[in-house]
Amino acid sequence: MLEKTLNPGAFEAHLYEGWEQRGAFAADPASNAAPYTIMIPPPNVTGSLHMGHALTFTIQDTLIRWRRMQGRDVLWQPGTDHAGIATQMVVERLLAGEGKDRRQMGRQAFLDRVWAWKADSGGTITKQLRRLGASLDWPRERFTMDEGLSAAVREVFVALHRQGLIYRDRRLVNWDPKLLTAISDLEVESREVKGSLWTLRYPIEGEPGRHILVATTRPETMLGDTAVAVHPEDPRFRGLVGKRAVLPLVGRAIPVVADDYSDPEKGTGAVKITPAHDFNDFEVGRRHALEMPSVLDAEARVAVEEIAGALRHVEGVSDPGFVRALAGQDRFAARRAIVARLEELGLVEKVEPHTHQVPHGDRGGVPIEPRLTWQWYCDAATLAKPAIAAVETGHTQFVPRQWENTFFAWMRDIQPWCISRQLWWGHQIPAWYGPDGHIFVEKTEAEAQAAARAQYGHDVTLTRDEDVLDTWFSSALWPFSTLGWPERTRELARYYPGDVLVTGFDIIFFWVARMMMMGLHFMGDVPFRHIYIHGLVRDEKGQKMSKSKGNVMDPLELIDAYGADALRFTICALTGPGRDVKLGRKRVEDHRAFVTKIWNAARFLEMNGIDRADPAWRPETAETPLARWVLDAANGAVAEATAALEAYRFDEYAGACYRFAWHTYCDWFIEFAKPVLAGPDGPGKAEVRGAAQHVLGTILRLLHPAMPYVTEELWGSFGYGPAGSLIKAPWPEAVPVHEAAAARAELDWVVALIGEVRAVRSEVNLPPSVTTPALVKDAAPENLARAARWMEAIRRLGRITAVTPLEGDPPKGVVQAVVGEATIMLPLAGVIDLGAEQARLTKARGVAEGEARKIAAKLANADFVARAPEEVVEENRERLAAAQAEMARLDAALARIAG
RNA sequence: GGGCGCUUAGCUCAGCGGUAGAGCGCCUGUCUUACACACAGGAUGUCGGCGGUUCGAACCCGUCAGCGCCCA
Repeated sequence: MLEKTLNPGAFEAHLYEGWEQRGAFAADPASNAAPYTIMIPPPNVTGSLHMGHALTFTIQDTLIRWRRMQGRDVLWQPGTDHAGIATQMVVERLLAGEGKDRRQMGRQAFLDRVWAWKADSGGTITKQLRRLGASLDWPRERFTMDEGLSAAVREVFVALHRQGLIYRDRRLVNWDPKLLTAISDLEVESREVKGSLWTLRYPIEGEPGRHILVATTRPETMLGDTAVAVHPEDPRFRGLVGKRAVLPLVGRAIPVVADDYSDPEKGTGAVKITPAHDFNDFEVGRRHALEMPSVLDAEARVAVEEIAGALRHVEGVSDPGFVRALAGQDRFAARRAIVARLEELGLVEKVEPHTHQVPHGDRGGVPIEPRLTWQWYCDAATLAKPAIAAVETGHTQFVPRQWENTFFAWMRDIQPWCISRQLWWGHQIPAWYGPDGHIFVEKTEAEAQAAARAQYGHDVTLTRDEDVLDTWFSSALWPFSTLGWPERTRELARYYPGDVLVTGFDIIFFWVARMMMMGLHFMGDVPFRHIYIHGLVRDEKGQKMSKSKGNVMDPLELIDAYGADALRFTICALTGPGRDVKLGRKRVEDHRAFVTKIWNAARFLEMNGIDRADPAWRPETAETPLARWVLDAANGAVAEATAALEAYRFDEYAGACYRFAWHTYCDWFIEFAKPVLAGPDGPGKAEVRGAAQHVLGTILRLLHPAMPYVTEELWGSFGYGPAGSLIKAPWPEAVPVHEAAAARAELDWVVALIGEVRAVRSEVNLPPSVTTPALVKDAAPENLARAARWMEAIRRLGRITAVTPLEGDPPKGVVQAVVGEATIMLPLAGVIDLGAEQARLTKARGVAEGEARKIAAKLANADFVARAPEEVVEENRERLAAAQAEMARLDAALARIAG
């Protein structure tokens, strides 16, 4: 017996373990079935499940379970990425707690410690995904630092280097002075900062008393200025171009150059140029062949080595001693000191409050510092071209389509990708340096040694590059490295390319772009056919969830409270195309009601002795209208649900299941079945029982992708198959239904009759305890026969004792309703308020009249009749006739009351 | 500043050329032999404003306004 109340906690864990132990999630490379592949975008190994994960993995699991039921050989590839910076930070924080430091430990000891941490705590999210019900092929779980995936990284690095697509270069990078590493553009986020705009006076060389005013938000960088730029067409500065200014404090003479970069509208129209500390200035510096001294070190402290030679004493302008004394000062302390000294020198024109965007490292949280360093770069622009083409030609399609614009915009303007990181945790770059600095890029040290021997003619000591690669470099290979590449495995041949990548739009640049580039370059084909982009999870007010706002919801807590099925179904129901998902506790609670409804429907069958599935029952043999009607409606639901999933319309999929299961199966089918089930045994009853269990089975199968647990639990307890077998049961398809249209006509009429009777009763405030006969006027013989056939249901659902044709004049005091051609009269003299009834009928007549008038006006328009398609005109004629007929019947009803 | 998206019932959102919809909420009634996480009924909309195209516009085009996101 099923429990009276649904308790998901009672079976979720047990069912999941059963599936996993029996290998229900496993791909089968030896199968003949068509493969269906989704590569999980590997979550960060330091991560724990949040609502964003719940969203993306619910969607993926829904697709995966659906396709698995369709008989596809499904591979859903699990794993995590090693998250270089994040993981290193986590472990360093642990070490700090123990009073240790990675530099004291040394690289190898530190790495051992990270691996130990990973073994201990790195599996958090994979355990949590099991609670969600995610049917990932766990034995195939991969980690980006696995030996196999690391081999793929080395292979790719060496190959791209040989092809000239990876190179070393000295350029400006986004440098994180807290984490002491380069980071990518994408790891930089702008934050609004309230600062100041200082206007400084730079004296013109040899022209005492003449100055050029430059505005800056970062006065500390002035130590590294090597020019002042003005717009070539700015008349204010025409005479100054070519002259030199004296750099305050330093004393260096710097040219005034003409460059479009300077915006005459902004600030003073003249801008100081610090090529080693600003991306725009760097470009200006390149155009004008300026020197590029760095004046800040790795930790963003003042460094004077590169300007020591330029320090010069200029009376009242420079102060070499002051500058030398700044060495080692933090950039913000230096800013204050420099401004103070410039003020003493009278070189500060003005200071204004100024709010501006300052780039911050998203991990370290401190302002990043553009810094001139040697790094490894990947020629992303070259790799991007085939990726752009693949989307242009539709080899890979974005769903919804609009996201391809975002992809194109970024890919067409892609910058060289800085792939080196000054970290220890990650794939160490396979590059070795000879004594003379010559670089040997090889997969192994032995090969590097061999190359060095060939180069020098004898063995030399090589030093390996200490840096590691950006985590996204290895993630980019995920769609094929997880399948064994560079080995030619049968998995690689079978599961690449994948069918769909499911991710959020914020990850288009990270995942999508990089996987596309690497997949096309090394596999010669796109890594996935579709890219399904979903929205972000927000709270019920539409706010982004964040710890600082305190509005985060824990999916595990929601699962504890409402069950995984309720959370998953909620997510599906709310996931419309290209929309963010606003999710609150209330939302999950509301959808839980549907899970409960399914449970209770099953209990109803069980309590009526329909407690075993009957797989031998054949829907095509159904003869009773009720069985045929519900089977036909189920066919409709199957078609809708399947089409919705094919179109990635999870909201429509959920809606189709919901409408059918609740409003058709529960509200009408079960209600109609009640009298039959309570009646004598016979073929009709047997057939209703057969249809009831058959369609419940269809509902369980339809809903399984969204709510795997309850459906599997019920599937097992009714014995539709062996315990835990729903996951692999075939996806439902339309069944043949004998004379479906006739069954629809029959039941639809009865539903309409009951609906009208209920509405009328309710509007005259007739309590359910009062039952009444119904007199029918002008009904077609066919419909009178229907009423007779369904009398028992009409009695129960409409509180009607008998339906009889009206003979002669209607009795006094009837309540009337119009159903099609017929008028239904409930004789209730003395029970109801005639005035209220008259008002009700008058209102109904008004509605019909308004409708008729609207349609008549349309048909009176000659242009409409002449130009609209014939079927539209015809439809309107029919509607007009129907509305007019209804008016006539309501007029008659009103006349009867008045008379 | 550039780009994208959004604006439909109190709320959350479907619909995207031919009868304005759903869920929740609200109001009324009901312990009707699965379910009060329920059942039955009901009310509620100048489909952001203005112009245009069309026989016909929530839907297409233009424009304005408000909101959100991304990039500079």
